[in-house]
Amino acid sequence: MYDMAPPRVLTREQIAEAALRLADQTGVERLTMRALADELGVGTMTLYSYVRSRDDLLDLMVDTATEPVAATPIEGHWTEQIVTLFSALHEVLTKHPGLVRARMTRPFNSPGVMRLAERALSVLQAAGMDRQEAARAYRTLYLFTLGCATYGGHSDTAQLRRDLEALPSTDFPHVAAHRDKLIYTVAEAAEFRYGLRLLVTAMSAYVPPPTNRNPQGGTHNPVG
Amino acid sequence: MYDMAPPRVLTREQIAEAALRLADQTGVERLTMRALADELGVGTMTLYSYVRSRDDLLDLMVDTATEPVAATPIEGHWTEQIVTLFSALHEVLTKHPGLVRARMTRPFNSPGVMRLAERALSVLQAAGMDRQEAARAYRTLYLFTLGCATYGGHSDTAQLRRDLEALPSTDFPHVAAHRDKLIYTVAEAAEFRYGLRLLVTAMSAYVPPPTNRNPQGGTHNPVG
DNA sequence: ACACGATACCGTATGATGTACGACATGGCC
DNA sequence: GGCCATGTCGTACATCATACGGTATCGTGT
Repeated sequence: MYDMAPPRVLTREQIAEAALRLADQTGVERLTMRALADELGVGTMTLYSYVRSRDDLLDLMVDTATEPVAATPIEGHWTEQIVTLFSALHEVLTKHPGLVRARMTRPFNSPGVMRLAERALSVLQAAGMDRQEAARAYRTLYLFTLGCATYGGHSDTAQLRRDLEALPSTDFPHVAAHRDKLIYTVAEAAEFRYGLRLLVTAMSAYVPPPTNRNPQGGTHNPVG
Repeated sequence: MYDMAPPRVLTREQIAEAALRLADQTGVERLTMRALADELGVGTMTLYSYVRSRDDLLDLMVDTATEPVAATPIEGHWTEQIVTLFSALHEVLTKHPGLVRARMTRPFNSPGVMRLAERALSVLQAAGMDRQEAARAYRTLYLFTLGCATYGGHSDTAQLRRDLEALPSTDFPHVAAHRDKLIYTVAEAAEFRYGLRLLVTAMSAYVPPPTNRNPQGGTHNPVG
């Protein structure tokens, strides 16, 4: 058996980190295989021994970025646990603005997200939901989180403002009156949490004891 | 003044319709300027007398697709009106699967969406919300709708199923148990409505008469 | 009737991209 | 020392959006 060869000069982790850094700095649209290879000091085609394709690279980036979500500690009432979990996902996704957009072509099955699903489903069932309800609730929370992370921030606030100001106030009186509040900026995370709390509040109606309250870690059981 | 010229052989409307048709048939990734021009029987560059760029074409497609939303009739309790409005948006967006994804790079300021914003804000304020609350509620509903439309359906259900089945049941017992329910297929619209109703139900707590109910057109006032 | 010139159409060219192909280098094993 | 699997990467190619400039068309002014 002749199975040894020259040592690998990179790791997938290094590639993922460099790709995330580059994407954050210059935008995902500027993240080309050539640019990334240059950044790493290797030839373009070398990257293809680590990732199958550019899509695979984006997968790897999502995996790396969402990985810390799985480690988020949760405690308190189940509603609080849910808010904490999805806030962690939201935070991680908004930290790399272009990533969600670039990757949205495919469903998100990254390990980090799957771990999140596992924990969220566990919490929801422990809170008293049956399978059908828990799955539906999870998907709703998940889609809301992705929607906020994807569309919540405006890449070009000035452009949005110009667009809104261009609308005739006579035809759009309410939009004109709300203009400033429709431009979502620093309040992004706060507004996300507002919606999240609305959802879990409404979902509380689906669990057996409608006004149940025990103020510390009542219903959580670990995953295993 | 010599300002006449050969008649235009196309209209923006024809281009938008052909582009939507092509995108629906072959996927947005196959919607190239060449392919669209061939479909319309003109040279590639001719398209550039009607649209500034490919991005502009996508804008035009979104505008065309979302235009009918503005005409959706709404009636009944304000919660019903809100559900109807955003369901119309959701329906129109999911009718052209790849479009939302392709266009999500920029914020959605299409006329149809702005008309929707106008009507939704009107309904929310008429229901008793103040400006701050109405704007926040609108944005939440809007982001939820976009999230569902963007990520709700899975382009490749078989692939998702394979991914889910590949997960070790020991590490992901809840995901494994919920597997079928996590694959969102025909129930997409129903699940969206479930989330929408959760949101408006929870929002009801923010309007003055908490259990107000008048069963026909109580609080809606027209836009103008 | 006829020339003018503004405008629409489109053939061609350019530069960027992802990636296939195959040459070359490396280093452990016979 | 020769062998060959493996990792690296220069080059080449197909495909894309789109800039440029030539050509065709037609209402207008004479």
